[in-house]
Amino acid sequence: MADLPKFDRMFHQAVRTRLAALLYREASSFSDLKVTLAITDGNLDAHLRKLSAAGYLQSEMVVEGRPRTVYSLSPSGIEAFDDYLDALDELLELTRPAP
Amino acid sequence: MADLPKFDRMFHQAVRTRLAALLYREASSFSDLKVTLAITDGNLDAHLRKLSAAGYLQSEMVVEGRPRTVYSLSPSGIEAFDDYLDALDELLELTRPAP
DNA sequence: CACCTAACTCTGCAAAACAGAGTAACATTC
DNA sequence: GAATGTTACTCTGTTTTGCAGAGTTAGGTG
Repeated sequence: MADLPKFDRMFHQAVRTRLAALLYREASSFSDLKVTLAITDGNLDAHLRKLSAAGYLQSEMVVEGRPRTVYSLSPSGIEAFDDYLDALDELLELTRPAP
Repeated sequence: MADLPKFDRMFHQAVRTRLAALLYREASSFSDLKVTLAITDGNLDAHLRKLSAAGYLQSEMVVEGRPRTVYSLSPSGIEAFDDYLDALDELLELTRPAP
């Protein structure tokens, strides 16, 4: 049996997997993320900080009316999440070999 | 966009995903798991207990020579892990739609 | 201006993950 | 067969992570 893949702990966490998947597809604001993920402010903040500390996050201040920050994955975040998805793919292939 | 899947925290954890994947394929002893996963005794013990507490684990005493326990997923463990793999599949499909 | 809400941020607690020391049972060596 | 070693766990304490809610600041609204 081929080796089991390892999983990047930054992404292999219930909330952050979903968070990263959202940002992987499109940049979003704090409140959009909060609503979609259905988590508390503090929790979302903590996860954003964690991604940020890893250099996986970018943010841009938008100043139309009320200022807000729009978050997205940084290039290295995209790359890392891609690698993570590859690992998931491998896992599926190993546990459920395609015909 | 279709809803993002949710992930069973019992399996969505770096060590336990790998542990469950191993047991999903074949029953194994404590030391085999320990070597394959390359983790400490205490850590493996904790994860086995956790799976056990969720009713996802079965164990059988084998008494050839030195007694040892052989661990495997219980029927409900198999079912739950299958569901988890389905969720991963959905995630991949959402983030990397097939052509 | 007074009040309201959105968009965060800060602090503390609870749970999870982890390491390493401890223990019991068998196996091995002399 | 006693001493020593090894396997197969188990127990305890520490570190890290996850989470909630209260606090803050800036802008919008009547």
